[in-house]
Amino acid sequence: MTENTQHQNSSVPEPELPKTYAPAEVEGPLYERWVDRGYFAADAKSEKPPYTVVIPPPNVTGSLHLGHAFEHTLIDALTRRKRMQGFETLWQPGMDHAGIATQNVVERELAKEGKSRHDLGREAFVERVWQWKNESGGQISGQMRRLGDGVDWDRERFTMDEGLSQAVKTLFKKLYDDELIYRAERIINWCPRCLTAISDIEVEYQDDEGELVSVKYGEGEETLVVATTRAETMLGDTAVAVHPDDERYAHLIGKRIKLPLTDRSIPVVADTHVDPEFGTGAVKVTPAHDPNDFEIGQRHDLPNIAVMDEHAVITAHGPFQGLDRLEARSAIVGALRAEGRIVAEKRPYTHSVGHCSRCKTTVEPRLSMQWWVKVGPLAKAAGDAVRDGKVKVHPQEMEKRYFDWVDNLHDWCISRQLWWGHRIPVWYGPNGEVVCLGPDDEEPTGEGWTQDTDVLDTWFSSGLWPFSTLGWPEQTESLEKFYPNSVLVTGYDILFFWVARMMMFGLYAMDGTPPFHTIVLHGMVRDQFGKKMSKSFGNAVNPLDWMDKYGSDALRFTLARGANPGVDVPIGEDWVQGSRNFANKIWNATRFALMNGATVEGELPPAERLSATDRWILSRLNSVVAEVDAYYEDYQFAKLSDALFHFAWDEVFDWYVELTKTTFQEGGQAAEDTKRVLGEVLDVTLKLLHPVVPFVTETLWTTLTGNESLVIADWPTAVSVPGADAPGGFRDEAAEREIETLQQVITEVRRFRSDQGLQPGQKVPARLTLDGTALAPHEAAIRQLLRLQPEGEGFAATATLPVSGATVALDLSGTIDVAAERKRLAKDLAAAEKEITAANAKLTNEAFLAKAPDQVVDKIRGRLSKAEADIERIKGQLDALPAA
RNA sequence: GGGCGCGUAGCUCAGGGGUAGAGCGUCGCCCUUACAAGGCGAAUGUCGGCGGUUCGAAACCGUCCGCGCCCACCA
Repeated sequence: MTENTQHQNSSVPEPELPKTYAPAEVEGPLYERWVDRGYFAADAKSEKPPYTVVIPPPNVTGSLHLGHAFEHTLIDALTRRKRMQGFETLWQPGMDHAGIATQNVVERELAKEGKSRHDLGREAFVERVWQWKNESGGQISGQMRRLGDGVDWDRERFTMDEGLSQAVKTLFKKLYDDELIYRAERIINWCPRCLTAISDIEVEYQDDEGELVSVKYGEGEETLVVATTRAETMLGDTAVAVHPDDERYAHLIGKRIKLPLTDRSIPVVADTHVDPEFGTGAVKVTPAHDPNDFEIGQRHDLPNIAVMDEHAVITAHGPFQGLDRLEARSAIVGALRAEGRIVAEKRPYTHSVGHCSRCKTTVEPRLSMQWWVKVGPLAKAAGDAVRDGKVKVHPQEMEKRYFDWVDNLHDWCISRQLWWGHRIPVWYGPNGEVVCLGPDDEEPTGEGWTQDTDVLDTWFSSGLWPFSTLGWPEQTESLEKFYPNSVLVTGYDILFFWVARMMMFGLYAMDGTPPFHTIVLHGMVRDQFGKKMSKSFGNAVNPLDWMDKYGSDALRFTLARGANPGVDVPIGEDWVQGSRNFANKIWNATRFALMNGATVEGELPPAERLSATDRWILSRLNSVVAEVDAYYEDYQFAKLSDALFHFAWDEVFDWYVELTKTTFQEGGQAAEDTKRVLGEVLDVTLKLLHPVVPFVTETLWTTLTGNESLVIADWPTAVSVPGADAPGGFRDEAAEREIETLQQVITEVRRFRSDQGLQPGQKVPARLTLDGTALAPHEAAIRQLLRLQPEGEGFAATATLPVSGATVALDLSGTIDVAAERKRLAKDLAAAEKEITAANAKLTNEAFLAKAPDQVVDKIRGRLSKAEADIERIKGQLDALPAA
């Protein structure tokens, strides 16, 4: 039996809502209802303006983590609000086949069975990966449903499904025909574990401790010393390079010297790439195993001698054959030492070494034939679109990173020696023919024709995502209606991998129309101490765990509340619990309202009949509506969540609800009016909260209003009150000030009560002198909130608090701790006097008066008069205290 | 080597020329008929150091110290 049913069993008549909010029971069925009713389905034929967001497709490597939950919360909030605002909203779901990542995962699974992919063969292996994809994909969509993602499931796509594969072929062919795709032998980054080429950005550099050894090359008089950290590659050296102006070596340039451990001799070439200051000023050149050396080799027409195979094992003949690169390094240094060629001791040397971003293996530069995208024109357009303001980047600081990248881009190696992915649509014929096939072309069947065995970089298909998901290359209605995307929400970590590629492909394929208007880059989710979340560190959290425990709304609200633009988001379980408490607070406040007859029926009461309390809350409500809208337009999720949190909890659920209790007790027209106002305030507040916390608000709002669903309700605009029409909606600054004063009075007396050790519930006789003050109408509320009884026969004013012109006299029946109160009042008095001194110092400072803006001067004057009033009040309180 | 950013309450972070803020945590009192997943009250910071600009600096500038991230063909 749950806690809720226990509460329901109590004898007090309960409203239809249980006492405690139980998210787990509510959320699942609600979501399915939303989907069944088609709320999230986007209609390409709609007359409404479109609002489109594609999901950054999660990799089908496993399940979603908190980072996805974060991203989805932001996108869902944006799209839910736009849907409520009357846009034809498409949040397009889907997943990414994630070539190398997924292949690695499945290979690891196979390894557990003691098999490799080669045991299965290409076809069976790919079949196996599809199986994995189906399982993983199911998990992911289950998590998205649990989160409440308002996606159009009928449009779910996968980067390897039929349509998207056609899009990939189409784009490849177009690029090929435009000579923006070519095949070339170059030095690429090779992962000897994944056994594939990877692109530049798939290499992660980190500082590794290496050793710099100095080796004497040549014989007799014709020797020089080179410094290297990679002695094992010397077997493939085809030159030594020195700077052309380096006099030390001038006599050797053009000569050949003996390469140690081999029977080859190699030339000494002059190349400006060499830094004479570094090491000995002479560099060994291994064109087949180093990108710089390769370029030197090109300039000097040097041969390329590869000495390692795809596993980074030495293939050169001799004693080193079969050693891997590290074994070979020490073996070769040992051999060189034996020959007396190590002229300086090994010296520790920290240098930056590239690692495979997927498996962390040290990358081996390797000469090989690969497919490339010529990025020059594409990157130029991608940069210009942002420079011209056609695409906005949020936060704007990230633009610089974007420009730095697209402006300095090297050609993109797109071929991968993998099995899982889009196979390169190029066929080779028996007589050296090379044919690139378009999507509708027949595959050649003749003798000797074979398709390229490589697949495309997974980011190639991701780059098409904003339009391939809409049916491109077909000119579909959806493409017409929903391209370009309104906004792209994604992490700054894939700005280059994905965002820049979408920009390049989108502009290229869609005739210069960028794929989205705005790029919103969010941070990474971290743990509550700001540490990166990772499975190996043990601080990774499955979002489902917290959703089960606290509800999806709680998780979503916590994430949204942490979403400051572009910065990382720490999250801890305590914080989710806090958000759960907020959801429960919303629940109970609405429950209170329902028990007291709050309603949304009929017009709001006319302004002249409304109490100051009602006018205050409506005025505040309208400020918050405006504030939340402004924050949404600026993608300030943390700000809007915080504003809603404080408005809802502090102002509505706390002050306003407490104040309505007196009104409801008294009944009459005032109570009827307040029921309507309370209903209105809740109606709007629940709507404002809905995009971030959709479930609890849906449950409460449908109960409150009897309407079908918040998902399709209208987004609130400023509330108007009959008889007080104003352009920006109803505002009442006088009422706001009046209630502020009321709050100050109540807080002051509460503090006094607390200081005096009076228990919160203890009734105290009191005389209130409120005549002629703005607080006069609030006497009943003041008495109720402060537990003040009417004065009795023997009333003695033992403590008097003159606040804002009113007087509250409490009969503390001689129990007052006079010494403590004097002490506290003395402290307050000192503070007020200090304030007066400070303010006077300013107001007599001519430089200040001359230069400070009027607003500031007025503020200081206000502060001065408040301090003066405080002193009067405090003196009054001191005088009213009985003698010790 | 280049670029960007950050150091504010015990923790995580907002703020940003005019009296220091939030959430969580801490302390005290309370089951006050929506909510103890709650209410009320309280405490807590020379806003990293040092200079400068200014009537006024936590905020702007310089510099130093400490962190983080991104980029780069440092043999």
